[in-house]
Amino acid sequence: MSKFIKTGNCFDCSMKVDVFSQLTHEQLDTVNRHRSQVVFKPGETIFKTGSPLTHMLCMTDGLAKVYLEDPNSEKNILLSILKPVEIIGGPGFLVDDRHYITVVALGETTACFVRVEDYKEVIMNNPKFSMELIKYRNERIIKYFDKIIHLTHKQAKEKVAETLLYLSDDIYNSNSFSTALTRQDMADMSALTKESTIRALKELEKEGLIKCDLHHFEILDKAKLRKISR
Amino acid sequence: MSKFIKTGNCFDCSMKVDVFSQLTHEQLDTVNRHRSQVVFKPGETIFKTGSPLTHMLCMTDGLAKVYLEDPNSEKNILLSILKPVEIIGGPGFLVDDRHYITVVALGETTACFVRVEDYKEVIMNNPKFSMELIKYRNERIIKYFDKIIHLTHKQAKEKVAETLLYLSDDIYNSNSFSTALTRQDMADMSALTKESTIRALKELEKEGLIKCDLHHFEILDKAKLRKISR
DNA sequence: AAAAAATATTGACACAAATCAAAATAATGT
DNA sequence: ACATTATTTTGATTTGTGTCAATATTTTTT
Repeated sequence: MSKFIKTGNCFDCSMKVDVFSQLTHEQLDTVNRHRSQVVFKPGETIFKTGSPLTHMLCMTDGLAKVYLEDPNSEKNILLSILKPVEIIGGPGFLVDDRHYITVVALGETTACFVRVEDYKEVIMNNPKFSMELIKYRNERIIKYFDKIIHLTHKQAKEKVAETLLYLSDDIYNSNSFSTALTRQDMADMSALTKESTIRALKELEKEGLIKCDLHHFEILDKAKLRKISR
Repeated sequence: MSKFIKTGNCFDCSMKVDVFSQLTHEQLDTVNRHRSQVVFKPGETIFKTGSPLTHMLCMTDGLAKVYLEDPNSEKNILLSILKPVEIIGGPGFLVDDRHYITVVALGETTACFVRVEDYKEVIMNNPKFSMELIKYRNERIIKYFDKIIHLTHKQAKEKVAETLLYLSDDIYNSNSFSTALTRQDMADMSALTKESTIRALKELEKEGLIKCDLHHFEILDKAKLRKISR
């Protein structure tokens, strides 16, 4: 019987990620063959930009921050938050087998590592899986396009509004959420300084669109917030 | 015998794009089955954001501009220049079959359209092709990452330097090149206004790193230019 | 519980780039 | 060749955001 059934929480057929629904039991076995599960503490680095990409990762619990590192400055961009169940490999896969993102655990985070070779083997043997992977990749690209537009042509308040909507809609799925993200993290998500981020938050609060303290956020008028972020 | 051999310039095995080197003659026939070749005049729109994605495109001659359109403002981003031989589908493929980019011919541009269904058929039947596609997609993502970093955290002169290097290294393959791109185009590539772009160009010229008139550019000190763009 | 370190907040200021407006130049059409 | 239109360039001004510095608050450590 498949290992995945025993553990139940890694690369099994119930994953929300459509990608894996295409796999046969044998193929799941392949993927799970050299699998290792690791628990990361908050703040620990899971992947580091530049390091060799030997494994794909499948997050099963917790949250993780995905950073884009600028090698020539300290200004990083927080590209996205990963939540279970999500696979991360990064674009270095099949290119030069290096990481182009830095992934850091936000809370306590559990993840499984799958060998790149095993991953490749499945791609070679399952065209539907490849198809899903291409789809998955394309969905990401669409989000990056969105990100490029927002980060370049919007101003502070709009960018912070966008960040709040992302957290509310995509990550915490609630208009009221607590987060371990710092102000600096939120600044890195909006490509702003922490000072500008704080000022934008205050403005939004003054206008009655949100309510927030250090780690708790509440979106009071999502329609207006959406209009601002556009 | 394969149609592609007769025409010789579309989806044949000699394409620089590694992707197609994986195809058998039969598969090339599949791709070429309903192929149509079109010549676009300068300024004509090849793909428009939002329109249905029914065909993949393979550029065989000319140059084309790829825009990211912001639906809520007139500020577009010129994401990249396409040159032969390059396939474009866009990230809507396998997602919602809509275009997420607008492609406009820069000079007279020749391109072949291939039906999405035929493209899919080949993916399903040729895992090596899928693999190359994923690789190709990942290479793009890496470039987008680079773009995000540059457009968000660099200042005008650095961004314009980056744009010049892109044109010199990736598009015209020469330190001295003529281009049909306008100042507004170059501004859209750097996420700046045309005025700021012009001022940055003047600065670079005054510093002796480049020489330029309306449509001709000459890079005099590429090392320094690279240092500025970082 | 107190001390130390990290993070958040506020204010004053500087500066890069956008905006606006006007003039110069180039491209296009008749 | 001329008129018209579009594009480029320059200058003056405004504005948003970064920077810097000081203070307040929270979190961590001992």
